[in-house]
Amino acid sequence: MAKTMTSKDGFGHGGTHDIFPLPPGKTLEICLNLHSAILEHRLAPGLKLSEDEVGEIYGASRTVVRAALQALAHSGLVTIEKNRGAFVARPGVREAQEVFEARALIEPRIARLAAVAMQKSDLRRLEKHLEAEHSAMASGDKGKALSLSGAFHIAIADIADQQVLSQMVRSLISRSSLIIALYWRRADTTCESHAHHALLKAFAERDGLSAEELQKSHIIDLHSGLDLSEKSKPHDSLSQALRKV
Amino acid sequence: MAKTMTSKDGFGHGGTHDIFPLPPGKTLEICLNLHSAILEHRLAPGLKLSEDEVGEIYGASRTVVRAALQALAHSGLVTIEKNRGAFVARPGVREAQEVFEARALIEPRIARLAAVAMQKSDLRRLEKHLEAEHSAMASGDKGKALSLSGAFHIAIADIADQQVLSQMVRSLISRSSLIIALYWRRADTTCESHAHHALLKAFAERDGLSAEELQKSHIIDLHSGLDLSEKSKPHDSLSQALRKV
DNA sequence: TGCCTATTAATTGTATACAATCATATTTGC
DNA sequence: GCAAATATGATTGTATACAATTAATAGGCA
Repeated sequence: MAKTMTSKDGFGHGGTHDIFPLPPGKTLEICLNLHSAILEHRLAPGLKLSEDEVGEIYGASRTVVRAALQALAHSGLVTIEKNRGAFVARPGVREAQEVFEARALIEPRIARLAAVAMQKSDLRRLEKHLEAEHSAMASGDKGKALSLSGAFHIAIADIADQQVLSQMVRSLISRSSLIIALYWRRADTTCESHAHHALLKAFAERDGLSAEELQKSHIIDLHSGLDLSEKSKPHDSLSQALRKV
Repeated sequence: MAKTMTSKDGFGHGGTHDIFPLPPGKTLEICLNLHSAILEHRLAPGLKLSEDEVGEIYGASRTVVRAALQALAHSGLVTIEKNRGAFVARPGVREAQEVFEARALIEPRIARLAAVAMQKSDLRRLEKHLEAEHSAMASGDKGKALSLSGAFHIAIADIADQQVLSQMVRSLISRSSLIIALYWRRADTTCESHAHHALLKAFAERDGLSAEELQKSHIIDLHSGLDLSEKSKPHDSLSQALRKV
């Protein structure tokens, strides 16, 4: 995987899975690993990410860890405070609202474009995504299910073949995964699957307008599923949560 | 300036001028300097940014230069190729179109929000921006004028007080400044001023819908002012263009 | 002469070492 | 006994040194 195509037309980010403007190999590995860990809620918001500690866990030097943390900071998943270090981002209620408003603005458009560009192989991929989502939820792994739910939205953005917007959506999804992990109040996450299924149907019929509308409703629904009043959340250990794969 | 408020609600980027999730002081300086240099077209797209060279110019170590270049890479202004180094980004025609489509999607919304949140002091600031634009164009400094024109759009985003969207707009403006510098075909840049003046009037009247519509037209107009067929552009020297202040 | 190969130079990737800053704990004065 | 000031420890910021990869040059062979 990870075909490091050097972008046929000047883009810095072309592939399917490179969330970051890829720094070299080992840095990217740490980035992706921390990325997953944060999105799957194995790393609690506000947790300190010591350079030495992370470096020791991955067997890497502080240099590369620093690069990874800075990249994550750019994606909004990590906050770096001068002379104090890096922490898992702890989005406030304001940021939460803004993120979902941005999603409500951007993603419907992307859904429409995706419906137009949709190929059979793309539909297959989306179906597989949904399956994975289901099985994750069936096995009770809520963090994984959440992460996969985000991956569904990202897959749509990739199909739309709009790399600039896609990049933005990626960042928004990452942040909103964190937000959902923090502020989600509903017990059922089944609505997700329903919405995604409806979306898939619209895609199969190449119905761009329906897809756009469905996506908008879906995101508004997600937004309304948040409880934006409290803030603090418990901490967690580090090396325990980061256990490789 | 540069009030390093540590974000009252978990944001990583709060202030008016911090384009980057600010790495420490000296890195930021290099970032901003290179940023300006690229936007004002003093550094040609495709130009190699050697770590040693840049470091020597700014009297900094490769470590901090690397951080700066990676930050710029994340903003889309610099491309980093593994084991080959960093180059000034050279956006292709495809990216150019996508960037302006994204702007046409996001900025009108922001204009509307800005119109609602607009204060007298904000209007003042926008007027000052316009003045600066005019004087720059009068003195024939096209690069500076272009940069200031972008700053106008960013100022609007700041007034709208939507930090997430604002961040996106910042990135888009940066990239589109680069794009305009590459693909602009019209001789006159006066239409910019006209559009900005009209926008200002709508803001003064708190007319959100007009502002939204004007902004949309403005961006579409800018897009139509691009010539998207050729690609290559001349190179430039380095230390000559980077001369501090 | 033209093309392929091997050596060399330069630049980036990575690790380590030192300096500066911040947090904590201890001590001293009231 | 409590508060303020100081000293100590840990962690980040920065610079430098070494290893690895790439690009270029020179040489040899058909």
